[in-house]
Amino acid sequence: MEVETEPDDKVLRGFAGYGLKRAWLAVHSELTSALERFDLKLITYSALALIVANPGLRPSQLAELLALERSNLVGFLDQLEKSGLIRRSASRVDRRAQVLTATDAGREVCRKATEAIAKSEEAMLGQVTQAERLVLTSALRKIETAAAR
Amino acid sequence: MEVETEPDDKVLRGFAGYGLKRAWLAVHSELTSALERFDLKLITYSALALIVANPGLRPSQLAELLALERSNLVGFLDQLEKSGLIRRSASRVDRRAQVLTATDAGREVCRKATEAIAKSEEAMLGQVTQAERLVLTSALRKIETAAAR
DNA sequence: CAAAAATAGTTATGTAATGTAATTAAATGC
DNA sequence: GCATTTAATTACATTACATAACTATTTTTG
Repeated sequence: MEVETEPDDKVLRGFAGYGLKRAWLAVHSELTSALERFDLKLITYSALALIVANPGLRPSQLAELLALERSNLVGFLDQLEKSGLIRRSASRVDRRAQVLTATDAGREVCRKATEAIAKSEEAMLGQVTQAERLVLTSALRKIETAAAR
Repeated sequence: MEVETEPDDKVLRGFAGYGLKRAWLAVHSELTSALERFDLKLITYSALALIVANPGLRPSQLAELLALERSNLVGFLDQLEKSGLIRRSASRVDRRAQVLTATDAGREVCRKATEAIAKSEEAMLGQVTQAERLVLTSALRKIETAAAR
């Protein structure tokens, strides 16, 4: 028993999870490259974008939005703060809490990085029609909801 | 400046990559649970399924199919072999190469695990119509191809 | 055909994302 | 007031994944 015909992964292609993983892996790698020149990772970009869009956000809210543990967020906020893109200040209504705001530099970097991401996405979605994109987005959302049950 | 209205991730939802990551994370967690009772991880299940479907596969071919480095495959094959689900034998046409085959137990576990996965997938895709699933699959494929360029 | 290059499997090592548990300080709920 | 909860943090473990290097072969090529 040796190599027969060309081996293939047809058996797995029937599963949405398999296609999902492979697509995500490729997209992750592509977007990571796109963000390299801004010294951002996908996760730090996401955090920055949410802080820019929601000024005054608290770390726990951000963790909730990004579906990650608060403890994992700490390091990423450290990076963004060290880079001068965001500020952590003390909340005046809850002395346990912090308040996150983007700096001018942060907003500027966010704008440019968003542009770069949009460009990359356009390249990756080039063969996907507008109608298909809508189906894709809504299907992903449904799957996320159902899987998280 | 404090918490205004409800914070949201609308700015990121516009990106396919964001939805992709969130869906994949949720699906990964769900499928991992589904495979727990078989003592399989997603990656070892995938490898097993491909070996069952392609008897005589070589590790390098498997790595190629699964889009992972050969070096990373070694440990996973160790696990499958130690569990008695696959066998590594010497190739008779290339003394550097190995030949992978599933054992009877391996095929049986694969069958049951595939059933479990299919059930989980059905639950996660419940709200997604058949037509939408086709669009989803083909869109993911296109994205994967374009992103990997 | 002999030397050089490529390939198969492996080992070692590093990085990054993610999860869990425990800590400290402050707020909230009987 | 005291027990519980919450916010941010630290420390630690796990896992996926990449890279480089090594040994044994096979293939190429000059």
